[in-house]
Amino acid sequence: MFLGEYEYKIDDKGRVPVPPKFRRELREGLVLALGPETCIVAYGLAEWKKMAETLTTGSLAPSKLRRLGRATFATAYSLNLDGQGRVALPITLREYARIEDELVVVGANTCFEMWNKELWVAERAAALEQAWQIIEGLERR
Amino acid sequence: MFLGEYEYKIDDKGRVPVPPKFRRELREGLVLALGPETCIVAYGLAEWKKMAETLTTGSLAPSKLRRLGRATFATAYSLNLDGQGRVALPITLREYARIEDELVVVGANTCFEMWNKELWVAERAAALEQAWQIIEGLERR
DNA sequence: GTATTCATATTCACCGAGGAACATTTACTC
DNA sequence: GAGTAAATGTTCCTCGGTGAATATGAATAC
Repeated sequence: MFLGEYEYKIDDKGRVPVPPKFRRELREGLVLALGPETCIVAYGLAEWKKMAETLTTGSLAPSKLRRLGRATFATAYSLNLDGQGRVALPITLREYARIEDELVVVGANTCFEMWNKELWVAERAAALEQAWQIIEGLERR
Repeated sequence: MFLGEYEYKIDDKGRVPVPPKFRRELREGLVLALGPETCIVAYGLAEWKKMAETLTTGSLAPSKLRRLGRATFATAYSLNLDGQGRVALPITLREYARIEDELVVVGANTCFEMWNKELWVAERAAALEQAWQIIEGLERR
């Protein structure tokens, strides 16, 4: 269960600390993938395998399924934490998420995300805004 | 589990390095076959046997099955990694996939693919494009 | 039948990059 | 203020990619 926001710097070798509370769940390794927004998504190994399973057993046409698989698996990386609880971000993912030197690690329950700080601030505001609207909508019933 | 993209050169003997993280799963050997697109597909031996099993136990008419078998098995090659973790690409497969000197090795979860670099760049873009569309489709519900 | 050449396959050697460990400093807690 | 834990910085060394060299075998010529 990944919760909370954590701000970190990237060192010159491209390594990022993983929040200490997240580390236990990542003992077996983690998978970094392209996020649906401009961010990196990180899964614990077990969670990722579940994901992959559901994806490949979907009811898509084979050719579409192959392409979806390529988009998913070719852009993902299986990694491990180092002794200090850091993970090295592949350059391709960094560029995709526009992460330079500062980033925010964001819990998302079953996975967590890594954001460029400015982008995250905007996304966070938008997300909260939308959340309040949804709650209001529920209360109006 | 094969993930990620890796770029390599082919040496003058037609050998390609296999990504180190892939090698463990290929100890027993690997099978190279024609890809569904313009690429080479590589399976670990165990995975290939599973594939072949499902193919031959399908509910096709015997004559069609024979031809499918020919197409599949005649064009496939069972190979081993050399001491340095390289594999020698058969010329027929190289020509089929239009691989000259640069190529990209691409993880596809249960197997991996080898692409001509330019072709892969295009395919990658198309695959991502399609993936975003699928996700959008899901979100519109 | 022997020798030579070509082709293929296997092994060796170098250099650079990546990974793992070590070390330091900062922040927080008791 | 001391102790602990985490963030940050650095070094070292192994591993892997690339090019070259050596062996093995087949084919042809003499």
